Amino acid sequence: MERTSKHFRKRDAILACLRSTTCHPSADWVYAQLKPQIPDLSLGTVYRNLAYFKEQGLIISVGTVNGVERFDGNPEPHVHFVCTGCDAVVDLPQIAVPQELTEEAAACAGARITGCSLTFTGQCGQCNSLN
Amino acid sequence: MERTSKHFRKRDAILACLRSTTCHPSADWVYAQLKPQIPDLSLGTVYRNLAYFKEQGLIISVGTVNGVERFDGNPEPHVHFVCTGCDAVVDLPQIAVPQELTEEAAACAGARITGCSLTFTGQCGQCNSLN
DNA sequence: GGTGTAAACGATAATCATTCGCAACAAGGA
DNA sequence: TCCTTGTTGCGAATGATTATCGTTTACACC
Repeated sequence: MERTSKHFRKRDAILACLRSTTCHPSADWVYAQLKPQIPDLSLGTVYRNLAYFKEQGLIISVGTVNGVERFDGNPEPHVHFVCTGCDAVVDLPQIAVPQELTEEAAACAGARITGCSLTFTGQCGQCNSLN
Repeated sequence: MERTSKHFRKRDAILACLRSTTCHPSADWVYAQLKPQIPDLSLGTVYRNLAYFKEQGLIISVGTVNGVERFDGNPEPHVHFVCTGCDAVVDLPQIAVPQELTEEAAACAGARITGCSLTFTGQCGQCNSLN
């Protein structure tokens, strides 16, 4: 089946939405974002497709912030900062987990390591100046 | 007030339970663990006290694994490994996040960084040999 | 001892993110 | 046309977590 067919429009829109933002959205955010353009979109479809994409390795989960799961359209492992004030999640592309740390971890845990997530938490500049 | 009083026995038991295990338990696990010794313990009390300890900085959250939050009685930031097969969470005390990475992150994010969590995921030795 | 206050608790109801069940529908092939 | 397969909307169900409320406890003061 062709990917541009009407049949896949919603699935494609959800992935495109994730890829076109840097805000590491929740399912609800994606739904709210797309609903105006796709009025008959259902929240269940968003959840369904996010789970599908995650399983396919097309997106990753950044973990849950305040009880809601946040996603990232960039499946490459990279470093995040989470603000405890405004729940913003931002990439820190300049920083990487050293390869030797991962190898050391695999050795210590006696495990096959397939993923790694480094997340810093704190107050972003804006929240920090508000308090 | 004395900490050994009957009034605080449950709160103390919950903290002691967290500190005496290396399994990074969920609220439910703590409840199931203590219930036989403290038959009139309520799950709400476990949740309440875990939130209280977290707020006090006595424990930390390791994040949610399969939809349930996992806790760690050791509040010092350290590295974890999470098995995607059996949901086990183990410490990797031999590994640490380099201090300069944290400083770099603070500079990149323009934020005040108060916490940091490095988590490796994969298959533990046991799950790996089973598949 | 009696009393007031504040904190902790048990039980249960409520909340809320997420998942499930099912019928409807589109697309492609026989 | 009929059949199969995959996607979807809707709404109900699930399950972890939180809030509520009445009760109990400890402690301080009288």
